[in-house]
Amino acid sequence: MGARDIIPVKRWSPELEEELIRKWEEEGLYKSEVNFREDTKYVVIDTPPPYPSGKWGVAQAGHYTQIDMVARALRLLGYKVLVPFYADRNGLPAEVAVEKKYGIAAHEIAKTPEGREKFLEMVRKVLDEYEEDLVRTWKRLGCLFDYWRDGTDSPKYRRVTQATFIELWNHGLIYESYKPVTWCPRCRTTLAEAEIEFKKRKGKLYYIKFKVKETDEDIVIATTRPELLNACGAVIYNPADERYRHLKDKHAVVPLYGKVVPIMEHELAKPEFGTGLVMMCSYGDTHDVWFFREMKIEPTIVISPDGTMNENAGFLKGLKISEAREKIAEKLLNGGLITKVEELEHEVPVCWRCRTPVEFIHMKEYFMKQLEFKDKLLKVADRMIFRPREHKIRLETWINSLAMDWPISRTRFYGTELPIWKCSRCGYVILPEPGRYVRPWKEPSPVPKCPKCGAPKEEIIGETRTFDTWFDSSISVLYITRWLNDREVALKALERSLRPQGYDIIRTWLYYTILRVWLLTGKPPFKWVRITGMGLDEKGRAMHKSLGNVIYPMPYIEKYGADAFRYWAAASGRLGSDYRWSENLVKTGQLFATKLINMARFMSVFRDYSSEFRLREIDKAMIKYAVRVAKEVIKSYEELDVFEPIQKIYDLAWNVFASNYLETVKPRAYGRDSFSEDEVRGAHYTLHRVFKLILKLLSPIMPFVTDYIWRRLYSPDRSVHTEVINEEELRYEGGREELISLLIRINSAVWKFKKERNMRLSDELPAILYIPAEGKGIVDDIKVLHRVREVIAGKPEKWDVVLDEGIYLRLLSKTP
RNA sequence: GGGCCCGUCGUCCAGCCCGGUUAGGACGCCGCCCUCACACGGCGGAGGUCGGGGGUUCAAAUCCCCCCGGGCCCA
Repeated sequence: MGARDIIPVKRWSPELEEELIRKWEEEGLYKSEVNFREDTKYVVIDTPPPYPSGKWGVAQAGHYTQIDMVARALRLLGYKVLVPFYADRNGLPAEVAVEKKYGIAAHEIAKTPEGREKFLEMVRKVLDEYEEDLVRTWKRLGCLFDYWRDGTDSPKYRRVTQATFIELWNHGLIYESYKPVTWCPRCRTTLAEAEIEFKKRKGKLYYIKFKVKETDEDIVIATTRPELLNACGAVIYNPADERYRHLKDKHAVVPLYGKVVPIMEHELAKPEFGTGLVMMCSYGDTHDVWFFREMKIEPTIVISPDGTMNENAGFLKGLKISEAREKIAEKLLNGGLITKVEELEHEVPVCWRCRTPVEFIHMKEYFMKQLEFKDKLLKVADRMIFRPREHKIRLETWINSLAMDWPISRTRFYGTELPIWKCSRCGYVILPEPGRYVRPWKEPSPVPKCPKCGAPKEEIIGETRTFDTWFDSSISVLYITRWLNDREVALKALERSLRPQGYDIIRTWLYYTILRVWLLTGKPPFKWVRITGMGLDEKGRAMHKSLGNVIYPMPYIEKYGADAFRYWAAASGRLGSDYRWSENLVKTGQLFATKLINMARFMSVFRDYSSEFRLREIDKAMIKYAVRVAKEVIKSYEELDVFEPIQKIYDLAWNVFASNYLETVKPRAYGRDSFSEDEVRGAHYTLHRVFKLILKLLSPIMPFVTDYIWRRLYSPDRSVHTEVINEEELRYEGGREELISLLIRINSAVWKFKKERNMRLSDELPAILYIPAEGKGIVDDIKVLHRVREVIAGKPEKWDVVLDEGIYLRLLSKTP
């Protein structure tokens, strides 16, 4: 049988992949094979539930592909692996998308339960469409994920969120409190610290004249927020600032409003900013919040939750914040109360979803305790293995910087509801039994009357708010380990769990998971945390829809194939660093696949390789070399890396095996020259043994081309993806792998010599080739390959040309 | 204001943690070769004072300090 029959193509093309996807589906490769109770060698991958808010760009596609590579690599090493795929369907983005698409406002339409139901249905539909597209993409990329229909918005998931809430509540770890929170006026919801970003914004710094009550002297205070004038609770200056010492214990009169506030010393005031005098308002920023609390000053709230000024702002009432700022500035200016206006650029805290500047207002929210656990959490982090190690510092920095407890309730709709009813008469909080998904906004109270004051059922009101989405996501690992069903088994599964994620959500997903799971179980949530960098465009910029530089994978998959795309995903950068999009690398991936196909075509000529054979030195060296590389690749795989492996496999397969070993043994494999029959078969054996090893090692990264070849060359009905690397193929006694490096050096030297003489590589070279003494075992192989008259191991007494260190040529004719 | 990361052939990416042979690879470029696995290939070549300066050392891309440039995070 000829090569043409077994491998009928000369190039790797994307169409060949589609058929394999169908095969894998038929053969059940997508089904998870892990049995938590019985299995002992398995890994649970806590895949990031993606938020279906549009198509995946190459960044996300690359990340999920890497997760698939890690999963496949672990399977190759003999682990059973659970890699669920389900979507994160809670939270704002889908709501915002629906609001925009239909021109509606959620908080209007959801005023009634019917309206809320209708709104939820619209959100669900949008999410379904997006999700379908994501599934199509990862399937086409060759990911073997176990697709779960029940996303984070399913009763199945939400009941876990609620049950864990109830448990934490019962342990006293959650409390309700009326206090200043960071608030997004656009989304009308409280935000946690993790949901705030800082963005540079241009603003104006107004220098405003105040009067000192006691002395009637004018003082000037610089502020970017004149609209908060009447919320001013104190004026401060730095204790070291001598300019203002005489003001100590006096009072300032707020212009326009006439309010009298104390003047104090405080190091929050920086002498170099503005005039060195600062007005503290409720609330301009976190410092203000902290200041009012510490100094026990009664705050004056001037901004309402909808982002307009309230009655405390006097004549500004009803205006939006920006309008109010302009209006009051104008009024101050007209009254001669502004001495100077400066332009400045400053960092403004904004909502991470919609980029609206956040405000600090008082809200009654549920909070989860976290500040008191900071030290403990740092220790929990130490019990997990970070890949790469450096990124752990981001988590530590974040934990150390936390300044407030976690507000977990949100005034939104598409999310898991807080499982709470409250007695409207006495305020007693009633929680249901855990285990069932409840919706208090439409369900009657779970108890017939208030256990505290006896108020009837009708007066027990269901909570309407939902959780912060991170409250849902942070128990994903408990969802996939089925913690609610069997705690004992789930606890064991946590010891075998892997979290793959980007460094951008360390402060959210990873941090909150550690907090929640540790509080619930007393254990770290993961054995390994695998942190990836960000996918960037070819210029090195992050890809954003708003920037218009998002690159979508499908056109490239159709052009070069999924294996080529996966090659890029593995080879584009070290684990943990940012990875750039590069069509070139994708192209290289396809070339590599094509190379493998052609190696397979060559190999397919020698199909009988298992019978009686004898290995020559060069064969043994090749096997030894390949086994060493294989061990290194396996070590990297065990460390959850795919970058090192792809580099090493590529080099082994192409530069060493194909370009040098294969070329060297080609004459022998074809049975030419004076090699014995069993030595011919020895070449066949070695070719296949090494090639099989290469295919297996590469199968996690390039699953299509490797399986295609595997089936055609070795086993038509059994995928390479059911194979495990076994001990025997990694064991090899004897064989000196240095011979391979020597061979490469000799080949290169002779080829170069022939090239310089304008000879064909296949031309006879009438000369004696001297090679270093350690190359004794490969003289015959080299003689046949380069068609020299003779090869001698050892330094000659006379020579004509030095080709390289220890490599000499004695020419036997003058011709060339 | 504090912290972290990065700056290496034209381009992109390794090497740096654990100093030591002519600093690797991919893409691109140049030259030769359609040799019976592969021209989406083979072989060869050009191309780098490793951002700049200083220090440690027998020896630094690699360790230390400063500066410049780019990015990220936190106040």
